[in-house]
Amino acid sequence: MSLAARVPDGECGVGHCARRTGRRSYSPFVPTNRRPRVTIDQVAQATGVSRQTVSRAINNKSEIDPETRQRVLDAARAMGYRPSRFARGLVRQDLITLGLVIADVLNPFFPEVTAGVLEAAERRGWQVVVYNTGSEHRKELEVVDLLFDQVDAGVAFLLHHDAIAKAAAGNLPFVLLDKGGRAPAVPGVRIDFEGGARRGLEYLIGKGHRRIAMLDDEMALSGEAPNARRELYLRVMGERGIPVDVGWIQPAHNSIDGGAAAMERLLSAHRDVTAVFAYNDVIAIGAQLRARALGLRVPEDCAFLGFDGLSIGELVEPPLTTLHIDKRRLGEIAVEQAALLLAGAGETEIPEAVIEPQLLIRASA
Amino acid sequence: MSLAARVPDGECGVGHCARRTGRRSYSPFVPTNRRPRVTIDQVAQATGVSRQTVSRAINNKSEIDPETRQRVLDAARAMGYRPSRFARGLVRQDLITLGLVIADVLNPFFPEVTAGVLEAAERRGWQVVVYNTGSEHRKELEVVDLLFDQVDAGVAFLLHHDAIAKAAAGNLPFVLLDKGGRAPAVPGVRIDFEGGARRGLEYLIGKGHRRIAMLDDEMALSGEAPNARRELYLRVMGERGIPVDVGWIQPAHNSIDGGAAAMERLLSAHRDVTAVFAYNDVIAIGAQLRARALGLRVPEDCAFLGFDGLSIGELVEPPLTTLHIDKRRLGEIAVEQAALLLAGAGETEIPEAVIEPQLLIRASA
DNA sequence: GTGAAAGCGCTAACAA
DNA sequence: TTGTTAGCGCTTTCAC
Repeated sequence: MSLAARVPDGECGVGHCARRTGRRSYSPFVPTNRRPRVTIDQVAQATGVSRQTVSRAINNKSEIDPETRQRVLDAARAMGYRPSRFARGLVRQDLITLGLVIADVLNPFFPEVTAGVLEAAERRGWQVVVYNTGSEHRKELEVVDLLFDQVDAGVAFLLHHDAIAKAAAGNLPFVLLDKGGRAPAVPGVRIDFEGGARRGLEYLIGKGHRRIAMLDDEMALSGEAPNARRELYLRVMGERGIPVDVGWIQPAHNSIDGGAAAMERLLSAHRDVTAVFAYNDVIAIGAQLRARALGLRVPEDCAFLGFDGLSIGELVEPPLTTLHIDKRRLGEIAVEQAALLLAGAGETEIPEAVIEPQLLIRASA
Repeated sequence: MSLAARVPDGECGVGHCARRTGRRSYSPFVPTNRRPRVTIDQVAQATGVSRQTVSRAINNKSEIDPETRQRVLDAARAMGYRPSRFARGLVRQDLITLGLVIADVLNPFFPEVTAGVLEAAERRGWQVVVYNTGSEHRKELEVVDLLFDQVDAGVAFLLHHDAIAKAAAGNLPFVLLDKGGRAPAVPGVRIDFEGGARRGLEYLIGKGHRRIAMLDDEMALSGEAPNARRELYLRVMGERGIPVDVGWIQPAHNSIDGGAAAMERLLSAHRDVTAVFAYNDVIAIGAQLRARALGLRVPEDCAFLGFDGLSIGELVEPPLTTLHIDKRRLGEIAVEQAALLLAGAGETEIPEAVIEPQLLIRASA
C-alpha cells in the first residue's frame, strides 16, 4: 500500500506534502476517512477574529461583544467545531477521570458498587471510565496497564495477585475494592468476610444444621487471594467439632446456572445435606432454584444462605437469607480513599475502612 | 436542513455554553494541596538525558540502550512520574472515549446494554465513560453538556425531549439508544415497542383475557416521548372492541416496589382484572410478587406480562412471560453507529437499526 | 472588546 | 543510540 493511499483526502498531494498536517500519524485503528478535527484556529480564521475571541465565545466569557459571540458561535456550529478535551485538559489541570474496574457488569453486585462510585465521583465532578475484566487473568493485567495510561486514579476489583501487585506498584493512586486479607500497604476497603461468614455459619448451626455444604466460587479457587469464606467455613466447623465431608464443598461458576449445576452435583452425591452456605447470592439463588426444581422444600429439607445481600434475593421463593454487604457504601468509600491519595496522602495515611456484612434473615434459612 | 437550524433557541450546542459555571466548582472533599504533576522534563533532568529518551523508555521503544532505559524507568518510578494523558492525546489523535448515558445502573436492563457497549468499545480500543441520569430532567441536560466536553462520541438513553434535541444539535457524533418514534434525523437504534406490545397483547387476548390492566411507567408519562406501549395497548384493545376502564391504567415508579404499589392500587379498585401488561419486567415482577402476597394465583387468577426479557424474570415464581429485547445487541449496534459517525458518515447515512422484541413465554402468562 | 505571545506535557521527525 | 526541533489545540496572561 502506498503512503498516499493512507492519507486522508485533500491533505497530501502527489507532489509535495503540505507540512501543516505532515506530522500526523495514521494508526491502523483509525478509519482512513476519519473526520479531520476542526480547530479553534480554523473557526477564528473563518470568522475573521483571533482564536482567543473564539475561545471567549465558546467558554461564555464576559469580555466579548454579544454580536461577535453570536457570529463565532454560529460559525463554530456550522463548521462542526468541538473543543479538544486534550488541549483543554493540558491547560486546565482540574479534570479528573477515575477508572473503575469490575469483574462482571451482569452480576448485580457490581452495578450496586458502581452506583456508589458514580455518585461519589459525580459529587466531586469526576468522570468515571468503566472496565470489565470477567476476572480473567490476562484481562486484569491488561486493564491495569490501561489504567496507568488513561486515568488519574483507579478503583478496582482484582482477583489475581500479580495484577494487584502491578497496580499497587505503579505511580497511580490506586484503591482496591475488597482488599481481602492483603498487605496493609495497598489502600482499599476490606470486607470482613471472616466476620460475616462466621455470623452466618453460627446462625445455621444455631438452627440445628450439622451437614452444611459450601458452594464455592471456582474463580476464587484459582485466584491467589486467600479465600476467606471457605477458610472460615472449615474453621468454624472445626471449632464446633462438626466433621466436614470434602464432597460438601463444590466449586461453582459465578452465575445462576453455575449455582444450579453445582447444587445438582452436590445433591447427586450428598442428598443428606440440610443447609447450603454459598459463596454469594447469585450462586445461592441458582442452587436454591435447582433444589426446589428437584423437589426439595426450602428451608425444611435444605436451607440456603447467601452472601452479598443482593436485592434479587427478594425475588425468589422463599426470599434468600444472606449476609448483606453495603455495596453502595463500598463504592463511596473507595472514591473517598482515591480522593485522599490524589490529594497527596501517603498509602499508609489512608484510614482503615472495613465493611461488616450483616446477617439479613429472610426465609430461606 | 442546516446544522444550525436545528438548534433550540437560546441553546448553543458548542462547548459548554449555558453551563452553571465555566469553572467547575470543587466540592469540599477535595483537599487543595493537589500533588503537583511530575513532568517528563523533570525526569529527563534528574536522569541527565533528553526528554525524548525518557519518552522512549516510558513507551518501550526499541531505539534505546537497555541500561539507559532502566535508569530512566527507575527514576521515573521513584519520582512518581506518570505521563499526562492530555499531552499524549493531543499528539496521538487515536485515543477515543465514548460516553454512555444510562438511566439507572440498578435496573438490570442497563447493565446488559452496558455489557454490549463495553464489549464493542473494547474491540475498537475505545474507553467508555458512564453517566447515570436517573431520567431526571435536569440531570439529562447536564449530562449532555458533559458529553460535549468530555467525549468523542455519545451513546445515550434520554427520556426528555429537549435533552435529546440538545444532544442531536451539537457537533458530537451522537446515537440514541431507544430512538423511539423520533425523527429519523437522529441516529439511533429503534426498539419496536409497537410490534412487541402488539404481539404480547394479542397473546393475552388469544388466551381469553379481556380485562387487561396496564402498569405504566410514571416517568414515561412525564417524558415528552410518545409512549408506544400505552398507545398500542389502547389501540389494540380498541381494534378488538374490548372496552378499557381508565382505572386499569396505573402509573408505577420504575422499580420492584413501584410495581408492587401500583398493583396494590389496581387491585383495590379493580380486583376483576385477569391480566396485567406491564411497562417493563421490573414493574411486572413487583406487581406479580405483590399479587401473590395478596393471595392471587398466577396465572390462574391474574396473568402477568412483562417487557424487556430480563434474566431476573426467571427467578420469580412463576417465571415471568415477557417481550424479550436483545439488550446486548442494542449496545453493540449503538457503538457501531457511533463508529460510523466518527468515521465521518452523515446522520442520514446511518443504516436503520431496529430491535424486535420477541415474545418469551415462561409461565406467568 | 480584542489580539499577541507564551506555554500546558508530550511524541514524531529529523539530525547528530 | 541519543538529542533537537516542531508542533498537537487550547487557555492564560498581558498588551492594546
